[in-house]
Amino acid sequence: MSRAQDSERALFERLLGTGVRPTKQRLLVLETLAAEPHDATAQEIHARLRERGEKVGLATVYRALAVLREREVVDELAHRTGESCYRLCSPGHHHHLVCSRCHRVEELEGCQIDTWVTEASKTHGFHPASHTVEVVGLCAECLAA
Amino acid sequence: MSRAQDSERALFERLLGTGVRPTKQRLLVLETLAAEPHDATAQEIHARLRERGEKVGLATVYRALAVLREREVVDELAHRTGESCYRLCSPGHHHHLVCSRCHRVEELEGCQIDTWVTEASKTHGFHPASHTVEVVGLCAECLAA
DNA sequence: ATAATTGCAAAGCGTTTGCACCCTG
DNA sequence: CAGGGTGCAAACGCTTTGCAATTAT
Repeated sequence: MSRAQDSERALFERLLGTGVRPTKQRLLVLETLAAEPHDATAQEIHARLRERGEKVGLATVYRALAVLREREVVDELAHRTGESCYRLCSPGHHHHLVCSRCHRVEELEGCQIDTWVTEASKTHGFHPASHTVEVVGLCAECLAA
Repeated sequence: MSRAQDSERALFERLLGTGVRPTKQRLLVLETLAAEPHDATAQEIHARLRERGEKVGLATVYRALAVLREREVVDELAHRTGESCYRLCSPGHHHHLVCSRCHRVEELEGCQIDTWVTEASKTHGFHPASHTVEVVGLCAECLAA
């Protein structure tokens, strides 16, 4: 097992409960996600692994992502219709800037709209459980290009 | 052609450009959407029409919604993964409260987070083009039940 | 008339699942 | 050795498309 995989393994063990095994395939998925500057779909992750010569089944990638999502190790974003994108996220409530050109995703630290959400909901008798914000635009790099 | 369809037809003609025909099927889709308190998927709209005895093909519903979306007559929401929801929306920038239990969607008038979005983006050299907010929770009715 | 639109069924696509084999603990 | 995990292929659910028949202008 490589050094990179060891570091992912540490992340894995820290975040997952018992009964879930840190298998080679899951570590590879986690490793790929960690190396990804943008977000990635299950199929993209699978393709990256095949390019690297790793033989991991597509279904396994999907199953790995499902486990990681359940344990909140990765975020599932829905900005491409019809397919889900995954991203290794920092813990805690936060939102994203998504570049419409290169699909780079950047995290915004902190959420300043909780009060607005709470107030606005109140006027509708609505009880907010969670909210998502997605800012779409151009990242610094794509803006320059 | 019924009276209800006549009123939808007015909406249709006001909103659509030339070369697009206000056919019976498209009017029916628009009419269904207008009568829908919640948002609806293409399949749900199709089912409603069949229940009413209207013989409209599923593909036609999809095609009608595609046209309506292009002309910005309806909004496409992505809160159910794997399928799209459609809703007749008021014009202008606004956000939604989505009930996780009954899928009712309520519009919030006005958007109070533009300044936050602009500020937060600036610190990342990001150029925001648009943003979406989706507040998920329980509506007043479901909260009481 | 003629160009857009419909309906049906088939094809596409991303995702999930059944099941036999494999591996981790 | 027992129970989770994997791979493959088949199954799925939503959406799109090809094409001949139909309809609006």
